[in-house]
Amino acid sequence: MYVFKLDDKDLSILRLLQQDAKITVREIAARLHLTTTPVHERIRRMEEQGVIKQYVALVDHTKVNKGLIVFCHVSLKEHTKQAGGLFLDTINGFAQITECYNISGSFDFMLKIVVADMEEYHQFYVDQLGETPGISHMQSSFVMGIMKYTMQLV
Amino acid sequence: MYVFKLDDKDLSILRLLQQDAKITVREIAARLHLTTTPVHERIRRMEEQGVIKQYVALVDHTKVNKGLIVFCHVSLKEHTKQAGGLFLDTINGFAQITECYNISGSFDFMLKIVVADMEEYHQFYVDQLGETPGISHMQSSFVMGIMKYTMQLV
DNA sequence: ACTGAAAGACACAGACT
DNA sequence: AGTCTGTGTCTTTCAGT
Repeated sequence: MYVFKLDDKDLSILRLLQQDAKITVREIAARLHLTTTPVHERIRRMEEQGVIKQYVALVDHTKVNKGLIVFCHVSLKEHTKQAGGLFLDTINGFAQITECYNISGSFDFMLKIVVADMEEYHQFYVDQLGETPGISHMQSSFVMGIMKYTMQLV
Repeated sequence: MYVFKLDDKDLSILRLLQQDAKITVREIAARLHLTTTPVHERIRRMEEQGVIKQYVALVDHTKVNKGLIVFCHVSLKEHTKQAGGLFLDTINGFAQITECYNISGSFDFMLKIVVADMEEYHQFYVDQLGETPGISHMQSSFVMGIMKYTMQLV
C-alpha cells in the first residue's frame, strides 16, 4: 500500500470534481488562482493513482423505471471461501443488485437492489435471489425515501 | 409526474455515460452509428428532464483517509413530522453521513457513514450522532468489504 | 511547481434534408 | 429525427521561469 500525499489544492480539485465532473480545467484553475497546466497535471496524477476511480453520470432511478430500492440483508449457511465465492459470483451476475457489502453483525452481506416495482422485486426475490445457493436467511428493507445522497467524501 | 419516453438510443447513451461521463459525444455517436447532433440533443434533453441528475467523479475512499464505512440503523422516539424534520436537518449537517434512507422494518432510517477509522467513528457516534435529538436506538454494521459497487441502473 | 502560448480536439449552433 | 459544416472553447502539450 502506497501513501498518497494530497495537499490542499488536490483536495480542492477533488471537491469540485465530486460535485461536477464536467467542470472545465480552466474553471478549476480560475477558482484556485492557477493556470490550467498544474490543475491538469494534478488531476492526471490522481486518476493514475486511483484516487479518482471513475467519472460517472448519475441517473434518476425514478425516471428510468427503477422506482423501488431495497436493502436486503443476507446470511450464508457456510462461511467457507468457496461458499462465499459462489455467492458473490451469482450476485455479480444480477444487474438489479448494484451494491454488495460484506458487513459485521448478525448478517453477512447487505445488498442494494434496484427494480421497477414490488412485483419485479417479488419475482427477483423468488426466482433469482432465493435460488442462489448457500443462503441461510434474508431480510428486506424497502426504501420509502432518500433523505440524503451524496458522492462527496472529502 | 411526467412520463419520460426513453428509446433504445437514449438508453444506450445512458449506459455509456453511467460507465464514463468523460466519453465524448463523438465517441457515443460513432458507437451508435450517428452523428454528434442527435446525440448532443438527446443528452441535453435527458439533462433537462432530470433523467441525468449529475456528473460526478468517484473517489476511492481508502485513498483519501476515509477507510471505514459504517451502515447505521436508527429508530426515532416519535414519528411526527417535526421530530423527523429535526433529525434530518441534523443529519444533513454531518459531512460524514453521505446517505440517509427512510426504510421499512424495525428501524426508521439507515445511514451510510464514511470516516477515517474506528476512532473517528467512535468520536462521531458519541459526540455527534448520539447527541442528535429524538433518537431512540441505533445499530451499527461495519463494512468489511465492498464486493460490488456500480452506478449502472440501466 | 508554476506561467504563457499554441496545436489539435471537442462541444455546440445553424442551415439544410 | 437526422446529416453536414463552421465557430468558439476546451484540453493537452511544450518551452521557459
